[in-house]
Amino acid sequence: MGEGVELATIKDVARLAGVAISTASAAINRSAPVSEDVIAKVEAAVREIGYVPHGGARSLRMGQSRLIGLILPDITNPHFAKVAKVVESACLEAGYMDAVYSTSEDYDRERQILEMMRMQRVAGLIIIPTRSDAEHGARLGEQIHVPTVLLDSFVTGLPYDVVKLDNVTAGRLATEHLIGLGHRRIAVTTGRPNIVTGEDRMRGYFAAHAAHDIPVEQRLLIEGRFDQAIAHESTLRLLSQPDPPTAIFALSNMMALGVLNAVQEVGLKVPADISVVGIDDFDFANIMSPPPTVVAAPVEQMAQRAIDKLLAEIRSKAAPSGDVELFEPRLIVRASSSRPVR
Amino acid sequence: MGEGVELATIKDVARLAGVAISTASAAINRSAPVSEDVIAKVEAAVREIGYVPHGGARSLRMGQSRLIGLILPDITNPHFAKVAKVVESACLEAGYMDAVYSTSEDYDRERQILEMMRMQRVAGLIIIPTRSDAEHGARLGEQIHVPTVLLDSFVTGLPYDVVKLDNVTAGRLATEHLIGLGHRRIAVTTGRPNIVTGEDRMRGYFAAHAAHDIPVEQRLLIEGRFDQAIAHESTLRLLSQPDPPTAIFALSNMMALGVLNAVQEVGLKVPADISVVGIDDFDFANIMSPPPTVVAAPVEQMAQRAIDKLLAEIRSKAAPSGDVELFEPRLIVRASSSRPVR
DNA sequence: TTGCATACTCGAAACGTTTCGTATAGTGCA
DNA sequence: TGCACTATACGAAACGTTTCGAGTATGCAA
Repeated sequence: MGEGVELATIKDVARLAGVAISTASAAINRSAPVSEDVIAKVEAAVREIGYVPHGGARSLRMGQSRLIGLILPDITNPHFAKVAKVVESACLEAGYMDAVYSTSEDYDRERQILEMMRMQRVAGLIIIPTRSDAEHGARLGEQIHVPTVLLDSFVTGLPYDVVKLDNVTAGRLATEHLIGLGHRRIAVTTGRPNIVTGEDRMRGYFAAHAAHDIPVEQRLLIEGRFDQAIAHESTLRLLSQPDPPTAIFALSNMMALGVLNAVQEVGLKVPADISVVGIDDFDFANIMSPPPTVVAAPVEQMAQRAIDKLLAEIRSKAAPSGDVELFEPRLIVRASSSRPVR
Repeated sequence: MGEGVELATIKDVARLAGVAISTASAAINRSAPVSEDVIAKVEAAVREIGYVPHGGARSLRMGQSRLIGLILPDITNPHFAKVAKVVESACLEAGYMDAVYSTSEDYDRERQILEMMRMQRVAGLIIIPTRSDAEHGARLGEQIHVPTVLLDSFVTGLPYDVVKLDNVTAGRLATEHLIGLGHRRIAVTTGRPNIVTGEDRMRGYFAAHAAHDIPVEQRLLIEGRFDQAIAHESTLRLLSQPDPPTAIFALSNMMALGVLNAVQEVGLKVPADISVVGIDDFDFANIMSPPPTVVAAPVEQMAQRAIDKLLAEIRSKAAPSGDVELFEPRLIVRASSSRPVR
């Protein structure tokens, strides 16, 4: 319980068990043939003195640590928190630890995080990128020297495996649902430039319009940046102008919250006055007012797939295949969308 | 960008700068007097080959790593996600990394996490405990050998500093608010046994009743365990019985969600039919139906205080003072509470 | 009895740092 | 000029592992 107590080393284990250090190591790791009774003695010694291997020494000798880095935009976004939880469980199960970091879309911070990951000699990385362009990819690639999987988005020029939602379909599903209800003026809160997740969802939005011969009005494409506050603000601005939309499609969960807030603030009723559809479900959807119609993504499954791929790549020491694995979104119709009044 | 590329070592830096390894180390860490031009040469070399120190080697030599462990019940609970974010920022600023782990109240898992923390020779620990009793404290204490701060709760028999909410006051505030509105039959979703956070909030609940000479009915103390699903279920059960309460006090944010769900499921209107008050605010409170009355805790400030204390303790190498620092809760009245109809 | 494979076990080196005692060059003073 | 001192640079040891070549019994076949 005291501070700074020196922990037992494998040397202590070896001495207590009456064997050589190398034998103790072999017994503990089952990395070489060791007789049954030596194993027993070593294990007894380990328990008796509470030996825990020194991760640093191990990583020094072996060239990599049993640490996996998870870099995401913001841990307080429930979507990413779920990812963190899944990754953590999988890591623990596989005998790894994970270090989770939020970039907050700050590139300096991202650099700093990557540097610490390198300092810890992490065995692998899962990255949910905040930009998809080649320039950023090049910067990223320079700093990464370990197996990596990209989650939720991809980055041009990076050879890593990708696990993500079929975002075009997600955008199309949401938009077609609204069109199907009779909406013709559908606003959308856009993502951030240079991030393909938003661009793909927009592609779906455009495709749905095209398929139904509905022209897209430029003024209805409002700024969102995947940010609740920004979506909130641009929604307010949009609604204060003449000829407002009959529906708003929020490209992400946080933006949906911003939109719903704004709509309610100006006194409009959802869905009576205006319909709202988001991407990504909420755990607390049924106590929202109103429960929102969303296009849901199988977050946990995607995260599980990402960590599985990463662990496999680490273990096989194989080069990444560069595969892009797409997961299918699913439309969940609730009370925030209905036929337009006008 | 390739896999398994050998990273540059301080030896490479030294060679390139034309100095001894020890000099390079001193220059990089400013740990001994080094002439200006040597520093310049070393720094140039560091940049040129992109040298990043080997954390493992460092921790081996120095006896501890620049890693801080954060152990909490569940990262997908927004309350804890906020803690994680604050701790992460503070760590990064101080040149540390942090490793976040969710115990899910699983003691085996907790043990496993603690063991990994030990393996990594973390410099310090912030723990949000899932039990407060002495037995658990003893188990915990045995496994902890580094500076530690307890957040949100405390554990009997552990000498560490504690940062937490004034939970008795929180419980009292919520209850008195309801009593002040005229409620006399106030149900409460209890916490878990052996966890003092819940017990303290209950103490506040009892104190408020006593202060107003209102008897507490045993049947209104329903099981909650800080769990959304359990609170949901016991609320359903409670509401199916005769003479239901006119208000429900949920001892935590997750339980409030469970209660609200249940109440809505049986077709009751909040607050017309029944009032609901929770502890801990929601970011999306104003799009909930109805916006809930809550007793809010200054989560971020508390987390900041905890990590500040921990870093100070690590740096000073002082023994923990064992101080308990209390933060004051604040009642936020919204639409989920009103005068009772009966 | 000898030789040889088998099954373990051992000792030493190496991983990349930091630290500490020692060496060297430069400086001021007598 | 010589001496003591300061400022800086160096070399080697140590931290706790894993790995690998070498060593030692044991059992079995010849």
